[in-house]
Amino acid sequence: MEVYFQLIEEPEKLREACERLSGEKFLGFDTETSELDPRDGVLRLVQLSNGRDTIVVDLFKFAKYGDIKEINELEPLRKLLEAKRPVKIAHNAKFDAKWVGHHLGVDVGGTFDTMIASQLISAGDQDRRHSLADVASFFLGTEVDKAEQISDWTADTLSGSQIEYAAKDAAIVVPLRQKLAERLKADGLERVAEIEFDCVTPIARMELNGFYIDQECWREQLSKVKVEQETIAFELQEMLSAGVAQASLFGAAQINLDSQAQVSDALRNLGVPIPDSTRAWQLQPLAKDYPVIGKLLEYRGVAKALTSFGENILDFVDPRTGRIHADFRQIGAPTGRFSCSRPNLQQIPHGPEYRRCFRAEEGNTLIVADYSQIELRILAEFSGDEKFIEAFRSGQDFHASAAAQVFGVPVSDVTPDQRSFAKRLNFGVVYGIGAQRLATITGFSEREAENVLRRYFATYRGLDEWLRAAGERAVTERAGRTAAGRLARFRFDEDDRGQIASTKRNGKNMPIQGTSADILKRALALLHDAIKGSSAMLVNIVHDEIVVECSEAEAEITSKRLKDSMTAAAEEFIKRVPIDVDVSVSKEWSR
DNA sequence: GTGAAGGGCCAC
DNA sequence: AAACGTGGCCCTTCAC
Repeated sequence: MEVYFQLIEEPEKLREACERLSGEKFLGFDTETSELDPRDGVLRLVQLSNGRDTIVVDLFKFAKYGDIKEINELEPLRKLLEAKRPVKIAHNAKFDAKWVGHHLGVDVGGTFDTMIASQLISAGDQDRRHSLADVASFFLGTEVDKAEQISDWTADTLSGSQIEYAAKDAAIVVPLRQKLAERLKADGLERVAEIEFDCVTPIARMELNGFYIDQECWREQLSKVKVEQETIAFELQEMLSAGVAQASLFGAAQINLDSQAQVSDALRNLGVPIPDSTRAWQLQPLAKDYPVIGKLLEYRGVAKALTSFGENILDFVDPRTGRIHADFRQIGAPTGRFSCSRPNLQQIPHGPEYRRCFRAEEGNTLIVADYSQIELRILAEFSGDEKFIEAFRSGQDFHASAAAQVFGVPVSDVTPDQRSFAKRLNFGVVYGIGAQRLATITGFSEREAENVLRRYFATYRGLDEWLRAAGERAVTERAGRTAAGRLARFRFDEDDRGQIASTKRNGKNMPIQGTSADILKRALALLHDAIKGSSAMLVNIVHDEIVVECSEAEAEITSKRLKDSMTAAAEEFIKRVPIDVDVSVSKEWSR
C-alpha cells in the first residue's frame, strides 16, 4: 500500500494540518514510543490519517526529551485528539490514549478500537488472534509489516522507512474500520461496540491514575501472617511426619508442604482417608476427625496470603507515583468482563486487613460504590418473573424476602438458616446450579436439595422458564447475547452430554454476567464525563464495583456523580427492577 | 534453564 | 467439570 504522508516538524504546518483534518468523520490514529509504559519513555510520533492524507508529527521537533505537556504549539493536536469528532481509529487504543494522556495531558475524545471490534466480532473464539497484522489480514487481506515496531524511535533523525511505517499504521486502520463497522452492524454489535469504545479512555486514564497503596500497612499485615505461617508450618510438619518415624527421628526428610503429592503421601501414612483431590472443599469435612487436616487448611490459607498477596504486590508499586498501575484487559472474558493483571486488583482478599492498605492519598478520600445484587436484578428483568421482581421492589432484605416466598412464611418469621439457604440458592441459580452441587454447599441431602430447587422454581416460574429457554437456546443457536447485544458463540461436541450440559449453563450465565459487564462499562463512560475537570479520578473496578479517589472537599459531589452514573447506566438496560447502588466515603478501601 | 500443565485458591 | 459461571497468580512437576 502506497501512502501519501506529510512529516510535521513545525508549529505552522501542524496548525494547518489539524485544521485540514478536523472536518473528517474518522481519523486513523497511532503513536510511536520509546517504551511500552508511558511513564518510562518518550512519545516520539503521533500519526493521524484519513486514509489518503496522513500526517506524522515529530514531537522531538517541538521539545526534545522535554515536557511536551506545556508546549503551546501542540494545542491544535490536543484539540483534535480531545474532540469527539473526528473519531480516532486505533488498534488497541488504550495504548495510544495512555501515551497522549500522560505526555500531552489530553483524554482522547471519540474512539473506534479495531482490536476491540475484532474481539467483539469473534465472539469469544479463542483461536482468533487480534494483533493489527492478524486483524488486517483477516478483514482486509493485506499484510502489515511490523519490522519497524521495535526500531529506535529516539534517534535524532528517523529513517524514511521508519516514518513510512508509522504513516502506514495510521492509514491502514481507516479502511479496516469500514470493514469492521459493516460486520459489527451485520452481527448486531453496534451498541455494545459503542459501549466498549466509550470506555477505552476512562480505562486508559484509570491505569495512568493507579491505585495508592500504603506500603507500610501492607508490610505490617504481611509480617503478622509470616509469624503465623512459621508456627503453623512447624506444627503441620510435626503432625505430618508423625506417620514417618525415621523422618522425625533424624529431622532430615522434611515434607514440602506446598507439594500436593508429598502432603497426600504423608496423610495416607497417617491413615487419613483422603479423597482424590486435596482441595479445601473436599478436605473440610475431614477436619473434625483429623486435626492434621485443619492444620493443613490453616497452612494453605497463610501460604496463599504470603505468596499471591505478599511482598510481590509491592513490586508493582511505581516508585515515582507510589501507586499500583495494573493492566486491565477490557474484554478479559468472553462474557465481556474485565480481567486484570500485574497485579490482579480484582482478587485482593475482601478482608479489611488487606483492603485497608489500599487508600486515598493525603488530603483525598475514596468513594467506593457497588451495585447491590446486580446479576439477580438482571435475571429478574430478563425473566419478567413478577414474584422475583416484587422481592426487589418491596425494598426489603432480598434474600430474606426470597426465603419467605420459597418457604411460604412471613418475612418476619424467616430464620437465619432459611435466609442463608435462600442466599446460596439465589447465587447458584445465576450459574445454573444443580441439586448435587446445592446439596454439597448447604449440607442438605441430594433429595432435600432437589425438593428445595423444585419449590424455588415453582415459586419463581418465570425464572425457571427463562433459564430453561436460555439453556436450550445456547444449544440450538450455539450462542448467547447480553442486553447490549454482546455475542458469545459456544462450541461443543453434540455427542458429549457433559459438554451440552456445560453449554446450557453457559447459556444461562453469559447473558447475565455479560449484561453486568455492559452496565459497568456504560457507567464508566458516564462517570468519565461527569467528573471531567474535577479532582476525581477512577482508581479501580471490580466487576460490579467502582472505586474513585477525589479531594475531601469534593467527596459529596463525587459520591453523587458516581451513584448517578451507575444508576443511569443500569437503568438503560433494567427497566422493571429497581437499581440499588451502595456508596461509601472512606479513606480506605474497606467498609 | 524455560515453559506448559495440573492443582489449588483469591475475587465477583 | 465440583454436574456452578468468569478470571489471574502461585507452586510443583515434568518435558524439552
